[in-house]
Amino acid sequence: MVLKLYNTLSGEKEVFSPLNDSIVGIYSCGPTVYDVAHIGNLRAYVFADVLRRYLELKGYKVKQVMNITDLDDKTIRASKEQGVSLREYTDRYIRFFFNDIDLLRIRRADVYPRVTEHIKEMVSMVKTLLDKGYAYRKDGSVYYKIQAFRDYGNLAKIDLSKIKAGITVEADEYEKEDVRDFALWKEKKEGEPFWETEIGEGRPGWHIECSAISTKYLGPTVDIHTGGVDNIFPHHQNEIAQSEAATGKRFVRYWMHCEHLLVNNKKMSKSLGNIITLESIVSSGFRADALRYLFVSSHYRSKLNFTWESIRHAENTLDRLNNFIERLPGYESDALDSEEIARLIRSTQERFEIEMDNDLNTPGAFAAVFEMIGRVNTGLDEAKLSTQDARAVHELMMRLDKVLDILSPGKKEGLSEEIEALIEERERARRMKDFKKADEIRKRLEEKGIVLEDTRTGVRWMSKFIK
RNA sequence: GCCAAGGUGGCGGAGCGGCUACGCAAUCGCCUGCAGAGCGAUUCCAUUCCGGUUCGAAUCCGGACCUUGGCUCCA
Repeated sequence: MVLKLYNTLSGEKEVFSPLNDSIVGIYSCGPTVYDVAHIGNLRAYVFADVLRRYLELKGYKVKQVMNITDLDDKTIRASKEQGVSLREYTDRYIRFFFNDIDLLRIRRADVYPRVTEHIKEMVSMVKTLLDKGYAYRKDGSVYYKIQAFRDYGNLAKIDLSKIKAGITVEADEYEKEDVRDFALWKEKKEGEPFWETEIGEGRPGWHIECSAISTKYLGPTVDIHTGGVDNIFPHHQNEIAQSEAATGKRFVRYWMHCEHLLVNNKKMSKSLGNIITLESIVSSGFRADALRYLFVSSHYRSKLNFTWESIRHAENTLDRLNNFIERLPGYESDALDSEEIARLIRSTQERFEIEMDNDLNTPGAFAAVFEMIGRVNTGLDEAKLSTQDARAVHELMMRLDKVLDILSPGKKEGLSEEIEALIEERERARRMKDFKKADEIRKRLEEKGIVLEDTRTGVRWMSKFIK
């Protein structure tokens, strides 16, 4: 089966084949650590995570790099306002960032290079651009001359002649030859951090960081570059201009962009005051995995409208999924292995892959999973599955969850003897039809955080905190 | 204004020329000592509108209307 991915550059789904058979390079635009991430930022990271996990399921080895922007106007301004060093300030938000992605079960990238630790690489690229005539100096700053790069605008599909100076582009405090040119290097300013380098004293512009870091860790050509749609212009467009001018090679083979997350049908923005963070969701009593489920269950190229109702629904669905996998391991039956179940497992797995191969169509993949769940549940209710069938279904769910990572199977170990004894006692009481006593024990267990469920094949328990 | 994506049932959200997507919610029923979970049924022709192509269109073509976003160092 062939994986097809939508490439922003061509505007089409393309068959994915990596540059190098043994390893796929992914560069993901990471956070600017001037504030906590909002859930729109996080959506883009979950998307990159699912992409990476799916490539791994397909048997690829992946090397993923995510930059951390710890040097820009906003981090500088904010750290100054708080009277702490830039390092101290950004360290704090980097910790928040890792906390968020851990809660969302986003697997760690292989490296998280910080901008402040890669000034040398950026300077070297700026120098190359100067030498090759793609950049010019103006006072102490260096600008990229976009007229010199023939394909400028190809990614964003922007026609430069339509951008009029002074109307759509704000006049900058820096002097440029052409208002559309962008800064590669900014001259040292009073009170701002700066580096002494061979191209002068100052700090790098925003766009050069990704070009330089990507090249350093993944070489001149990377297979996949991910980010949010807002990065398309100008950021990614500028990256292409910088990298391709500097190396003379194609920079990115597949550009993948995650769509916006809307809140009540509006883009999140500080001015609208509708910023939602993971912290606010968790403190409202929702589980972080519900947000992951919400993201994963919608397609990354569709706008996703976040509402509090949608997160509640996501949590309900997640409960259903968890209930399903919970009932499988303890299931036992004398029934013979069913050929029908074996077929169902094969077709579900196949359909999952067909959907995912189609530009990561996660909603379609979920449909396949839910259809299987419905049928297996019926079989379990009627005890038509063999013990082995149930194990096999469980195995499949776990395998698919390596990509989705939304399930929370309850911990099977860790039941104290006291609790086991209580469960046992209640079972005895039930058999004796002493329901008053049984209910009493059930209530006591619930106070201890253990929820019981009586099923056809015996009692089942789960932790209240997981549920 | 220019560019891009999109308009599908109560809500979310697939489908890329023919077959009930799927999920959530609601109602009823089955099961159950109870609860929970699960199962089944139902929620009238769900596909923005108008033309066209076709034996057949949510799906292709043309047009209209609407939404969201980009064109400002926002994922």
